[in-house]
Amino acid sequence: MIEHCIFEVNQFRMTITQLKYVLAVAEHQNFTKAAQKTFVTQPTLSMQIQKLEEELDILIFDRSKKPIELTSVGKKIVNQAKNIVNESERMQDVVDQEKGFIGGEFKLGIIPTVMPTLLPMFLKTFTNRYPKVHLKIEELTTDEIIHKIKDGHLDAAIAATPLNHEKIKERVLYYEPFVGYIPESHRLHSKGKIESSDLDLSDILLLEDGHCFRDGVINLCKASKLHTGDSFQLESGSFETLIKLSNEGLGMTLLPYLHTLDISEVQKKHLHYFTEPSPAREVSIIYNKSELKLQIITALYDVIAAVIRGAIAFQDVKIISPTK
Amino acid sequence: MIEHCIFEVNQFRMTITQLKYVLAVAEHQNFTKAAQKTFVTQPTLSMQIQKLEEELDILIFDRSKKPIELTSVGKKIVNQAKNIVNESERMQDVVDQEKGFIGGEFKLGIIPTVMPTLLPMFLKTFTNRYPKVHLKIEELTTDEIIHKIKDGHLDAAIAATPLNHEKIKERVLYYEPFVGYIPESHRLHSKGKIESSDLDLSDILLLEDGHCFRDGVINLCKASKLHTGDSFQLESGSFETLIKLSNEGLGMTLLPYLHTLDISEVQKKHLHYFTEPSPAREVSIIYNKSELKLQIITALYDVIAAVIRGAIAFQDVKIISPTK
DNA sequence: ATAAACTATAGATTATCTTGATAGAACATT
DNA sequence: AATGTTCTATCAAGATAATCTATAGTTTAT
Repeated sequence: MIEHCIFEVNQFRMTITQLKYVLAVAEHQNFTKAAQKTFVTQPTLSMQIQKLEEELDILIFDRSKKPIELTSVGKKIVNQAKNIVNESERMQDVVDQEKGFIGGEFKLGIIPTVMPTLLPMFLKTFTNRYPKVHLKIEELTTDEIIHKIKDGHLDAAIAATPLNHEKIKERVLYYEPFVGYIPESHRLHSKGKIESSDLDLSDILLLEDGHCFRDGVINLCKASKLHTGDSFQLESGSFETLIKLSNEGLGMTLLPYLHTLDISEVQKKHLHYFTEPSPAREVSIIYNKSELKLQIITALYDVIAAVIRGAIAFQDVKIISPTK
Repeated sequence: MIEHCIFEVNQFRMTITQLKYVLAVAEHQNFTKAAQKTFVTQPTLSMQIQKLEEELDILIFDRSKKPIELTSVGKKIVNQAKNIVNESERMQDVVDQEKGFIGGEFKLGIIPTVMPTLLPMFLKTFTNRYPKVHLKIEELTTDEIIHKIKDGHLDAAIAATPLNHEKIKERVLYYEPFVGYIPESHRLHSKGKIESSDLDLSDILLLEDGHCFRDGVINLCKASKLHTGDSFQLESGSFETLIKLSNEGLGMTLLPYLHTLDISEVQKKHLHYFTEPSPAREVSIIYNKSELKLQIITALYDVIAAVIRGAIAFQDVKIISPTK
């Protein structure tokens, strides 16, 4: 008997799993690596992605290119897939929120100039109060943080703001004033409080390139006076080193306020605060606008804001942009 | 050998299908009916929904209530499920848009006072230009339309606006003036153009309750003078009947402009336009803010706006609200 | 008390996903 | 041009999961 079947009905239906596979391949531009990351074998990815492509009747990947590339439709598919996967991840949030449950894995990025001072201040309190949250903390530069927040590899981060990034939300934690560290040999040594117009980039020791605190200092100097060329004398990766270099008479340096709480009594004598409004950096918790795991973000915000309230009590500050 | 397994890994993963099942049951408050609508058996729904509830570790439905009810978490789950399902439906849109393909099933609602005049004006043009769109047109009241657009049973609708509904977007198609139909026996018969202040609800024949055109007329009269009580003389479901009743000397009536193009030459002699700015209703294509199938909505808008441009050429109108 | 309406459960069946093995294509190196 | 390397596609078998039919168990209505 001959079977008549004019329109074959699409029996398959796109699944969230397929979309996750697509995102993994799109990210790694490589089926094999994506397979490892998603804990399945490469044939699984090949077949499921082919199935999805067949269902939508388009090609998502251009496999002729090496490494593999997204087709133009593919890019839009990936965007939409991100939306769907994001919304589906948020289902757990909805349930957690209703249960009052705050827990699960949470990936937090912190910039290097904040990490060593801020982390010890809130970590213990936070893990005590929210023992079910499994924090994974990573020290990252602002650029790395922005990328990782955008593609979901970080749930949130602590960085200097404003960043003016469309896809990223910012919630200000505190304003951290800049403090001058001026050795005895320096021209400003005898001055009490300093002003930004006193600064000259040519005798300020800076962090290495890549630190946004460095950019902040440069912006501060540029805003007040023309700097004398781009040839900085000495740069280092840590404030400890900067202080030592400074003590050697190689120039003054600027420290973020919280860092000044950690230095020795002898060194504290070299600190010179700015006249108000003191230049300061704005430090915020930032996260993807999709607001995944917002409960944990809010919990972090609350804990950090509380510990900071006791540590920083400056009245009037002038925010310095952290970007180049 | 004893196997140690402290944390059992969630092997199941929420699927879009499960979410669709949840939405169906939430809508029908009944597993059996929802099963029919989703073309599966009732045990399938029972099991899949149980599986999802187990995965999320909550109850979505309170099965002790008859008919079945959503739990408080359930309501939020349903909201989020709608987001996810909506986003997933839009994947096809993304592909269609890229292909330049305009087609598929499209459910359009039209209010009764627009349907008979507007539909013939654009339907042929539209189906010729977009033969792959399978239009399913339904005549519905404004209230029905609003509900069905909200829960996705309509892709778009044509209705009198503004509706001021948060979840509904409006794109104005045209402004349709009100036209007086005044029989010889009526006090305004000898007047040429009429004004809204001439109107008195007590001698105007109205459509039955439920038509927004009726509400528009009432608003128009209320705006200009106190009406003489709520006891309307005669009401009917169609303009044809109103015209006949009017000819019998039972009062004047108001017609939407497009309707006046269809009546006989004899009857046209009884038409009295308003002095400008003529009262008018705003007619729009309205759709869910999620903007599913936006290509087809835009196609409809373009076709209708084009045919209307040749039919209505009033300069100055005053929009009358279509709601009570 | 009994029927009607509805959901849950069980076992069988079917459909789908995943895997390991391997073939085949593209590229780089010699 | 031959060879090795790297990567994706294909295949068939096996593992999972979804769905179905039949039926049991509830609750509600009469």
